[in-house]
Amino acid sequence: MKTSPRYQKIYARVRQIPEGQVATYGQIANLIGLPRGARQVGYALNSLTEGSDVPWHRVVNAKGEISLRSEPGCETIQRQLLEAEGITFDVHGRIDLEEHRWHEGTLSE
DNA sequence: AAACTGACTAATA
DNA sequence: CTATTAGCCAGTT
Repeated sequence: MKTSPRYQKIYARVRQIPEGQVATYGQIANLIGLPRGARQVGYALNSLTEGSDVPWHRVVNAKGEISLRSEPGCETIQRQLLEAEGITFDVHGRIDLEEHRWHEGTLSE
């Protein structure tokens, strides 16, 4: 499967997300140079495979909710993974973006 | 090549 | 809060 440069850029950003933090599609898109390409971020993640080094479970939508694939149950898996990393959900099943929102300048670079 | 679809976001009403 | 519109890129038909 040929991965386009933009996809690689998306994967690179998502890989940089540390544990206990999450990023939104729009945020990732903005960082890589696609201010309105949030869709492409989700599409890129959808194209991912189990062997990828990309923590796609740390990427959520603008509401802090989990976006799922075409398959049921993925939401549960993703939520459990996030909880295991220290992410907390509210009664609506949403993440506290104010608490867990990733600041791209918190790591190297 | 054209049209359609898809893990989305933001603005407006 | 919901509904609608427009924008983005890549892959499939």
